Amino acid sequence: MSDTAGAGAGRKPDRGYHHGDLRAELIDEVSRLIERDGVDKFSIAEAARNVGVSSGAPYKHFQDRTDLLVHVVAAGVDRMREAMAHGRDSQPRGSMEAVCGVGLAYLEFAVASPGMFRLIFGSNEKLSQNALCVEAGGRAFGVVNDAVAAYLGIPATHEVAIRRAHILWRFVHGHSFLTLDKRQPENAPLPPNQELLEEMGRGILDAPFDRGADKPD
Amino acid sequence: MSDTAGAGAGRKPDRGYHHGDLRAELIDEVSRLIERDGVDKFSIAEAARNVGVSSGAPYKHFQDRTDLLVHVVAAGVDRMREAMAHGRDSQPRGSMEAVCGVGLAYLEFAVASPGMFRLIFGSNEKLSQNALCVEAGGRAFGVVNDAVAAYLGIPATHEVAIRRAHILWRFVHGHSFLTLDKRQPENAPLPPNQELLEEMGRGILDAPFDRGADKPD
DNA sequence: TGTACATCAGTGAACGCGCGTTCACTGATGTAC
DNA sequence: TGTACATCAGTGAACGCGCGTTCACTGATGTAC
Repeated sequence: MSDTAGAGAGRKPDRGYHHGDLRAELIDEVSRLIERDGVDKFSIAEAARNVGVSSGAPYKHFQDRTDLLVHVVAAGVDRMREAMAHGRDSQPRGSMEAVCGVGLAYLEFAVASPGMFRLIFGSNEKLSQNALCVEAGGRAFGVVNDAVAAYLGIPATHEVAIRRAHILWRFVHGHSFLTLDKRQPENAPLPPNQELLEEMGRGILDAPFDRGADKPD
Repeated sequence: MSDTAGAGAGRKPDRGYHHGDLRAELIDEVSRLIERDGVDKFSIAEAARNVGVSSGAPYKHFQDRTDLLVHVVAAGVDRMREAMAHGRDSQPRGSMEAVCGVGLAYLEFAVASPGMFRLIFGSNEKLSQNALCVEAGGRAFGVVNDAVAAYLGIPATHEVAIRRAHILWRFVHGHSFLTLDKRQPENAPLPPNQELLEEMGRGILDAPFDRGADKPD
């Protein structure tokens, strides 16, 4: 949670009439409430209250509830992308470790911020079709795509890189979802995440393909 | 939607004072509304209205909203399990086709009933921890577990069968979710589902393991 | 340095809304005799 | 075959609730002169 509020020590007490950066603080606070209550339970009214502002104030910064949510989602996806990029960049470029680093960061984000994760992949079409959110999502996928392409030693635009990145994503996505739903096998624990990801990574990425043409897989 | 209403031709008009099977019809109607509106938007009041009954009537059959949802989810998971079992049983027992049949049925269920799918794997802990729902979920996983064990030629209780079934599930789950979110690679289409599932199925299930002991993977 | 003014972020009261749930009631049904 | 009665599914009016959103307003701030 970035603290963009003014110079004062506390939060509520001294603040004066103007807020400092109400817009950013609302986005942070709503993100927090979504973790606590879920997307469909949090209320703008409470977010405003918690930030020390009247219930009408948010409408000076956001058109309506959906508009607020759009910016919350975009910010969330951006945080996720940063985490993924960090997971990739803390390992040697082009290595399987870098690929797994992205996956692990994805999983960790889901587990640490299940409310946001569910919001991002939720059913609200007003959000998922919004240009801001679509672009943020594209940038996040770009990180997977890049790590996979580097591992395969081909350009990120190569069909095979895109396709295999998507397939890997599908596994990590399902694994993340079921992990945060606490659906684990009874009496037959899965291997540690690092190991599981690496195994699947090799399974999916190490198949031979035609490096020349942009065609087959 | 099962039609358990009485003998009459129409629905609303002739019905008299008693309903026939309000309980079952409410579960059906709520399932429908969840597809239309999502879990957090549908209202009991509207379900009652649509079924031609007063807003208080549902409380003669369900303690409260959560209790109603529990039964809706359990019914949904059971439908899903039936579809999966059908996908398995329409192929030779022990074949890879049978394993894929389960996965395809899972995917098709998700795409055909996204509202229910999201509800089942949603964040409501009152539901996901409810005994009725947990049991229904266990039975559904049993179908995957069984198909995998049959393919591997080992008992369903074998650690390896359980573990690999879970891993396969994770992929299919992620694939289902991203498919219904319409997240498909641009300009690099994935192979058809049947093919994709089979490829992943072989990748995950064909690795050698010690058939004797109940230990390694 | 001082003043007039435009700008606009935040106020706080008000609105209409539909919901979940309750409750005393009524009408239909089955059964015991 | 008829009657008395228990049961309980469904009624419909009412409740309190908190929400999203609007609106005329007020106070703080920056700037032009």
